[in-house]
Amino acid sequence: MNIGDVAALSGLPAKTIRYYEDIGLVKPLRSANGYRSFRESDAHKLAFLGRSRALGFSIEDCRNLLALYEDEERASAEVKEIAEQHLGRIDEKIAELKEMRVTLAHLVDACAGDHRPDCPILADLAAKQRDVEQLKRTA
Amino acid sequence: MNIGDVAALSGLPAKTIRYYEDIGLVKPLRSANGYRSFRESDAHKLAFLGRSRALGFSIEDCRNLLALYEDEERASAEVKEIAEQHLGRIDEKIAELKEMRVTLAHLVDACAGDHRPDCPILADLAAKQRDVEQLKRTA
DNA sequence: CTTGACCTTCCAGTTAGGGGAAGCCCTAGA
DNA sequence: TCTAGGGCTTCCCCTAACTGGAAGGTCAAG
Repeated sequence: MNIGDVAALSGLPAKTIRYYEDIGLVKPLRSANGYRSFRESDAHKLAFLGRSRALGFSIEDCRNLLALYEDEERASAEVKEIAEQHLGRIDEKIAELKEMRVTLAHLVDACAGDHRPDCPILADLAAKQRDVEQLKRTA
Repeated sequence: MNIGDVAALSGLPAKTIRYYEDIGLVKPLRSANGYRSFRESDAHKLAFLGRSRALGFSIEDCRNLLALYEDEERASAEVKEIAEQHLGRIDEKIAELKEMRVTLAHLVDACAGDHRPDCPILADLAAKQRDVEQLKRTA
C-alpha cells in the first residue's frame, strides 16, 4: 500500500503518517521507486494510533500503548495505569475549564454589550490593579 | 521598576514579561544601564494580561482586550463579543474532553488491571482493525 | 576586590503536526 | 510519443506561548 491508501484507511493525513515514521512510530518498507510501502500491520498500527490520539493520549502515551499492544506478555495493569493517568489529566483539564467558564459566564452576563464604554469584564480584568496598589501600599 | 519588581507584582515570570515586550504587548522604557524600566501603567497592563491569560484568553484576544481597555470610547459590545466567543470555545473544549472522559472511563472500568495480558482498553484501541478489514473486504 | 543577585541578548526546544516548494514517478489520453 | 495530472519524495519554515540555558554586563554588600 502507498501512503495515500493507508491515509484513506486510517483517516490520518499523509503528512501525519510521515511524521509518525519520522518519530519512529511506524516503519514502512520502501518500494524500488522510493515510495513508502505499508504492510497490513502498518495500517493496523496507524489505525491504533489514530484512535489513541482521538482519545487524547499524547504521542508518548501512544508509543507506550503501542508497545504494550504488541507485547503478548504485557500485564493489563500497565495499560490501565497509562489510561488512568490520562483520565486524571482530562479531569484536571475539565475542572480548570469549568472554573474559567463560571467566571467568564458571570462577567458576560453582567456586561450590557451595548455602545457604552462601561464594562464589567474589563473592570474585572483590571481588578488586579487594585491589588497592585494595595501591595505597593502595604509594601 | 526593574523586571523583577513587576514580575513579583504581576505574578508573571520575567521571561514571560520579556516575551510580552517582544510581541509588543508592553513597551517599558530603558534605564541608562540597559535595564528595562517599567512604569506603573506597565505594571497595570501586565496584571491585566496575567488575569486575561488566567481566564484562558489567547494572546491575540488579550491584545484586543487591552486595546479596548485603553480606549475610553470603546463599546462594551466589542468586549462582550470577544468574551462570548471565548466562552463558546471553552464550552466546545469541555464537551470534547467530556466525551473522551466517558469512553476512557468505560474502558478503564472494564480493565482488570492485573498481571494478565487481556485488556479491553487495547482491544478497543485496536477495534479499528476490524473496520480496516471490513473496508478492505467491501472495497 | 570579590561575591552573588540581578539584568541583558540570543539560541534552542517544547506539541503535534501543517503549508508549501522543488522535483521524481506513473499512467492515461491525444 | 509527448504531455498533463495526480501521487509521491525530501526539505525547510511556521504555529502558541512560552521555558531553559549560555555567555556576559551591572550593581550593592561585605
